[in-house]
Amino acid sequence: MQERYNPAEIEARWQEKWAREKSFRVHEAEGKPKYYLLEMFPYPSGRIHMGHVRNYSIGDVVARFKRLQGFNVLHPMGWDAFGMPAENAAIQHGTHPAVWTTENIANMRAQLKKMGLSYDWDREVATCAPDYYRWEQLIFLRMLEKGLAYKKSAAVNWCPSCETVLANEQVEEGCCWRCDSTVEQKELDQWFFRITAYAEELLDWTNRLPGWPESVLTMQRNWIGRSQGCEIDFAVEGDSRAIRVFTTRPDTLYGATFMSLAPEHPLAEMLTTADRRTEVEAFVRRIQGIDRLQRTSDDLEKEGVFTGSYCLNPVTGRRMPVYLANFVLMDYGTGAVMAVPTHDQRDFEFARKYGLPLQVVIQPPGEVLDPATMTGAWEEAGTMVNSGPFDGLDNDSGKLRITEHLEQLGCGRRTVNYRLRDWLVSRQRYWGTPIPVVYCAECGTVPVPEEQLPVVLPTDVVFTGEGGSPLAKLESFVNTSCPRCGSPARRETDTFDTFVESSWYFLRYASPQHDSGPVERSAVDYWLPVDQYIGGVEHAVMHLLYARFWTKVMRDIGLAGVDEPFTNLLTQGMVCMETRSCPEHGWLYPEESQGDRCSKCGAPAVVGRNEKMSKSKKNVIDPDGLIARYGADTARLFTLFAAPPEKGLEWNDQGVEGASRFLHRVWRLVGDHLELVRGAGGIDPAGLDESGRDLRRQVHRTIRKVTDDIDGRFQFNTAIAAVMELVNGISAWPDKTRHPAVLREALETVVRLLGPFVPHVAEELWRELGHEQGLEACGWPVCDEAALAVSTVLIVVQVNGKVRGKVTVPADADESTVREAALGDPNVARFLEGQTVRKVVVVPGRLVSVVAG
RNA sequence: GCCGAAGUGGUGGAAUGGUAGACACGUCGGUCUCAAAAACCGAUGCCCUCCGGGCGUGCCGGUUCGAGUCCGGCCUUCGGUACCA
Repeated sequence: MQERYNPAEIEARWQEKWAREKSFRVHEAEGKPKYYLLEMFPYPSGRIHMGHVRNYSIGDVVARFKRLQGFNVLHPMGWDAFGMPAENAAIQHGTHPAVWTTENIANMRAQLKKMGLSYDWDREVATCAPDYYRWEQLIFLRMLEKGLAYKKSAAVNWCPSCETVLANEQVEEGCCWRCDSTVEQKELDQWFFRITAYAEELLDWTNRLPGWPESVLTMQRNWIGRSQGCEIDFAVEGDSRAIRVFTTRPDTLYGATFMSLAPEHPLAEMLTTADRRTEVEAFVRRIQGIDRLQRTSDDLEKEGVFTGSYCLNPVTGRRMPVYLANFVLMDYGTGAVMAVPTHDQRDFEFARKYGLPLQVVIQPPGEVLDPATMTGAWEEAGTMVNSGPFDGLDNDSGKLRITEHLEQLGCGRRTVNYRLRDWLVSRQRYWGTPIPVVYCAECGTVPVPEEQLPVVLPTDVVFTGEGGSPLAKLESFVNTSCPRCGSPARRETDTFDTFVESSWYFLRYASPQHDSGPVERSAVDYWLPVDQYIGGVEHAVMHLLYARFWTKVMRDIGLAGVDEPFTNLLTQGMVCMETRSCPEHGWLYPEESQGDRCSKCGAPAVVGRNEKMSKSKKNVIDPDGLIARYGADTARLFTLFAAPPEKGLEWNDQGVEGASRFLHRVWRLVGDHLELVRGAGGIDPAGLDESGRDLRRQVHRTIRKVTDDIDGRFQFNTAIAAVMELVNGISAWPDKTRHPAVLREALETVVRLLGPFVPHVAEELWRELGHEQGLEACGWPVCDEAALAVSTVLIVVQVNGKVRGKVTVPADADESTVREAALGDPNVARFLEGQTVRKVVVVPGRLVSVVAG
């Protein structure tokens, strides 16, 4: 055995062995329970970052642990390979996206292999490969048949920088999720997936995913935004048309005194009278000129314009002036709102501004609202007034009663409204899955027939960076013939949102080479659902909602038998580091600010707060450099030890040193005792003295602790801490030569418990300890309950809630013995002097609490 | 505003309602060395009259023999979301 721990040599050797022997390859196996462990696959940007290191280290611990526990573990890896950066690289550096992506994948695969992750590399998929996306095109055709995919013209989010449209989920605070440009609105003809058809089911299942973090479920529930209410039709005065509104407050109908429409509402123009036209048009133009971010900001003043028309309140007959209002959104509800200024704050402000009438219809308990003196709307519960036959009802029952009344009148009905919009999947980009349809002058929109799939993304395109998809300019791709009538036709040149590929890759992993369909049903039935999914919380709504939807679609077209894709979800925290900047040279990389000074000018570096590692702020650590310097095991150990997985991880160079030091210590501890331990026989528990039993007890306590911490709790930091304690305990144990068998068990346990965390060094030490077969052959260590037995226990004694003494008693001492021992402790007795003992609580094996006074 | 999570030493973080601060980092002291690094040993919440005692888990109350943990009310930070009718 080498005297010094040399990670580079050890790691290369084991990685080579794992690759050569395909150690982590799996098949559907009878007789062994399956476990599907998945980490979110990366975008092949070129290099892995610390977020990947953390994500995949966490996953690998679980994979290796479950394997040791006897599960048949599916642990795959692949590439989310379509996307914009590839296209940008082509524009900027002239490298073709396919070449760029392939090279990046090769680089990153090599990096991941250097981390010693236990993937079944035979299942690797890249979503840009035709034999992946062809099945996506097929599923799209099925969705088209079922009406789950459709094309419509709509106002959509347009990112001017990415030159493509975005789904609602992909707009964050009015900006593009990817590049942060301000998103504009454009009216375009686009493809959508009917995710709203699954809104109710997606929502319903959020209550049946106990293995998901509550925060993620809440975010999804809010995003779906179900709201129960009622649609009401308001007849337009002197017109056959009606304005339909959605409201959750039908109980306030008698108080509706005017109507507000979105400026984009289809009826807006028709309802504008000649004398109002100039003003209305100016208003609409002005509002549409404001970008979405400002328009939906809270402090935008409520503004509107009168159209000149009136509609009629169906229950009061009141003439309600129809306004256009800047705060009414066309894409929620029906784009029209019945305004009840007394019971809705926005309507209140609007009414005050334009001098519109107020009518109180809900009285709060013990108070009388007066429209003349109200300073705000009353939006809470109360008793109905001025509401004809409904007076005196509590407003909650009023909701139902008025809805029923409207249903009888034929001008209203119960409805459920969702905030969730259909998923806009068209992208005006090249590097994505071609949408397999053809436009024919005769036949209209024609799906590409199944047998003609895949529609292969052509490679001979020209990247100018000057707007528009390069695909649309490629005549050889665009010009085709209609599959139905044979006449000349044009291909769809939009490609899919790349979230489509990531919505089903976990299903493809079950049978990645299957070539007669998207998935092999028997393989999906065996492996799915994913038992544990691990990834960043930033995907809480987008990816995780799309993946749930797509899984249900695949179920409904017979490709999968599960309702939900992911049984358990772990969302890991971000990797953070403090930023450093120079007043002169801006953000500094860690190596540019050594000694707390800017390496360029020597000015003191300004230390900023801890933030998510990002290239733009240069607060990044390069995993390659870390691995080259310390080895993969140290990198893994530090990221697992520094914080529990779901919390943010604060980077700390000295912490890395500490992790490395620990591995060196373990190496030495084993190496120093190899001779002693190699000749050791089995343990005879009965023949051990107290010291031997003590170490064995610690060994088996550690087994129990580490097992509990990994299994389900994912408390890797405390699991590692427990092993560190054991290592400290072994180092300090004075009887190594007297009990070599106990020492052997202790050292072997350390190595076995470390296996999932630092697999290379663990396997190496295991071999040094004389084992021909790897760690997996003997499984996960089992806690020997008998070894945990203690003869005496330390009892804490409290007097009036404060610790006043500690006594040691036999483990099997009865309550009165413990009580007497506690009261007999000199220091305890001191505090009881002159006091009456009123109560004594004895917690067996733990403490005695004395109440005196 | 609403929803969610979290506030514990110099730092990262531990604690089924039962000795608060495990483990690690850092710092200080020591051993070894010509010296340094590495390694090892010891100390390390604050305070005092220091075999002992007082105070300490964001703030204020409560439940309990006993609260970092449970309950009520605040404050702060982070994340999500928002004219959603």
